[in-house]
Amino acid sequence: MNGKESTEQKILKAAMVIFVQKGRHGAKMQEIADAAGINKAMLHYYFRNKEKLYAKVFHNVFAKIFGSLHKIFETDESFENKLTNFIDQYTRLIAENQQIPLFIMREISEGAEELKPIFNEILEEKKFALPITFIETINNSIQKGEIRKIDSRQIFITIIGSVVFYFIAEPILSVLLKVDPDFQRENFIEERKIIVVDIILNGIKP
Amino acid sequence: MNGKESTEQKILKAAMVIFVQKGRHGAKMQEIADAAGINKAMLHYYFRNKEKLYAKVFHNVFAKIFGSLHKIFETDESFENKLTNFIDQYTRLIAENQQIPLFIMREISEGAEELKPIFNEILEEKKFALPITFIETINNSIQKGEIRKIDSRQIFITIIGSVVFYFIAEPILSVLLKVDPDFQRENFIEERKIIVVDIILNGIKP
DNA sequence: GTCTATAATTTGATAGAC
DNA sequence: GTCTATCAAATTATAGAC
Repeated sequence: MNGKESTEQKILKAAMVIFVQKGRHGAKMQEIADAAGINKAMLHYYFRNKEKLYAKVFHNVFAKIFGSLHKIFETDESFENKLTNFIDQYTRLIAENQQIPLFIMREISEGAEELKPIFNEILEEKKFALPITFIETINNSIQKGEIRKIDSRQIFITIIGSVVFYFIAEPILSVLLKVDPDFQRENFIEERKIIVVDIILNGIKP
Repeated sequence: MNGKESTEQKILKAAMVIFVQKGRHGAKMQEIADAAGINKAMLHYYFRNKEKLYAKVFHNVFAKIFGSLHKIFETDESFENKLTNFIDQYTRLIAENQQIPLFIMREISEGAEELKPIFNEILEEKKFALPITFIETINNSIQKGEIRKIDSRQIFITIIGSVVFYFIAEPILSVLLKVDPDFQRENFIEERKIIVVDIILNGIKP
């Protein structure tokens, strides 16, 4: 966290912002260079071409959102506490990186063939402690009788969806539901955490 | 549904497929022309330029996914029946147009300035019977004591998210959760309908 | 209305001086 | 390592014949 940032770092940082916002094709090299405060030729000097820069960014973004949080499920807490902690922290993580989920889904569904190698490579790197430990936790709780016998994958999707969907759809939802982005947003999100835990726990308890 | 389709219709149909799949920038005019089985010059003849064609497509797509289904909430059924019907039919609608939710969210969040006029114009057209009637229904049920007193907007988001999220995230989820796209997918979605109704109803009942 | 050929523009990539 | 100037390729848009 030194005052001077290497050029490579500046590029990666700027590229992440632009790519996440505009997508692979919407992002322009010139715009990234401007955002990084350097010259367009530097992008090629450090990353050879747009594709390679994009791949690097995608990798970083992916790791950022999947590489953490599984530790919550590796404690001895009750399921209720684990879930409460997870939703609290995951909501925070997503709120701080609001555009990332949409970016990842968009790029994967759009990228089709060309992106699959990158995607699979990342999958190999065991970044996926999160879904695995989460689902194991659910299964354990089912066996202990803390949760009704429901397909744990479906519970997992419902929980993640309940947290993530709001942030993906916020541009529409805020208009539809008349949530003032500047004033009420933070309260709405805090309220949301509590309600999601509440609905899910009541929804799956025996 | 005549055998011969007007050229304009052929273009719009093809453009929708390509734009929804590849996004505004990923889609190329040549590709759209090929898909429509006509010449590239025709696109300009009918729609002047790419932006206007895109705007038309966006409008159509938006209407397709928001213009229906509110009638479910205008019946005298119990809340439980309404919700069951809604989730069943909305799941079907999304499954048949799987790429549309992601497309809409991506384009709105990406389009920023240029897209807002289109978006607002569509909003004016009262296509939004769905969220309004849905939320009113929830509020009524709360007053009747069929549902606990929870912010109806939060319930709305949770329900829509539970239905839509799976389809948005399917490319990732199917890998993570090892759902075979060809073999198990349909069963998984049918199972999902039942479980979502189950979790939500138990989650919000008094 | 529809096509082919071509212009105009955008944008990724490189050469070469410093 | 960094920059300016320039090239090459891709892509949108138009002209003009039929």
